[in-house]
Amino acid sequence: MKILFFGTAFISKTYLEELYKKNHTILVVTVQDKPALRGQKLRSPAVKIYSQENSISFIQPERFTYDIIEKIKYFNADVGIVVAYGKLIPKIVFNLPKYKSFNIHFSLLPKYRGAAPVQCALCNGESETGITSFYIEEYLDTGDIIIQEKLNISMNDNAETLFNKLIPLGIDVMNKTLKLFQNGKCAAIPQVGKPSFAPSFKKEIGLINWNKSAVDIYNKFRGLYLWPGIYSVVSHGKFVGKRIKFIGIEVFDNSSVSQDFGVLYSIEKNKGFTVLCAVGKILVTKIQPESKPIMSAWDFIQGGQLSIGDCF
RNA sequence: CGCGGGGUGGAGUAGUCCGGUAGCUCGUCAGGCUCAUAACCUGAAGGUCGCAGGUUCAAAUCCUGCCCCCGCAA
Repeated sequence: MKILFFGTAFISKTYLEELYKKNHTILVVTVQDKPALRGQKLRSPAVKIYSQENSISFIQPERFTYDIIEKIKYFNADVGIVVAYGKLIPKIVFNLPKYKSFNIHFSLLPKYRGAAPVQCALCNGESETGITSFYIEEYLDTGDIIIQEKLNISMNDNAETLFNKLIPLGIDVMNKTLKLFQNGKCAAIPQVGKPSFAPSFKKEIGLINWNKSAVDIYNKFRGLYLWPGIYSVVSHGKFVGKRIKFIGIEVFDNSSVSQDFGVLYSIEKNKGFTVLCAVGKILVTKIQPESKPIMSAWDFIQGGQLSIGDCF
């Protein structure tokens, strides 16, 4: 088939790879290079890099101008596929392909519409999520559902492991959806139920609120595992004013209630340290102090920068 | 040339301002104690203080250049 592929993020690359290997004819649409990292160097979307490496034609429109639309028309696609494109696509564009366009979304729509469905599902402690393929509509993630498949979330899943489970499921759903189009019978049903939203977030979302339960904090940790991670700032103690990222944490106790949340409660030999939450305690096993590389919490404790009674 | 922090035995840190024996908490190894131990006691090994110059009687420390790591901001 001739496929118009919209994608940007690292995840999109896997999907593009799948389509490329299945010998579809592809025109990739991705976003422009952005300045990033220290030194303001331009960074290309992963999808663009893959396209270049495999000589797949691609365009990086800033906006869908007349010229761009003509170019897409000329490609004469059968269907459009959107995976983590990162921008809303104008109606005139997503309706260009013969069979219109569909999106692979990483949640059980209408739950978690938006940019960060996997992260939000984890942060909220959901026990299941899934993949939905649906027709692109004018508004964000509102279109009629083509295929929806469920997946259980385990307490040990974090954003990374859950993505690793969802990505292949999503590829499966994409292939099934394509097959429906190829067979010419693609029924879709409207979304039912109360929608919820998963907006993209800023780095500050990672600031830990200790006035929560250990389980809530652990869920946040799981959800923000890949980006931006969770952190806290030392408010009392030798390391005062410095930021610490928490790279590895566990629920240490989920029942005790405390008013002194945020206080470093105990040091667990060879493991790390525990911090009081409003309900329960978390065990911190791996951290990254400001200006320092990632290290085990126990190693850092040896340096004497943190001790019992310090608070965040 | 966006702002800032940092490189000290295997790990984490102190010391740097104000040059003068490289300290601390662990780990490792040996011995001891113990029914036993990741606990405790005793002892030991292990460092070109990121690299290269410079100043000095003397540099981890002061000056110059370079390499590498990281946080923030985008």
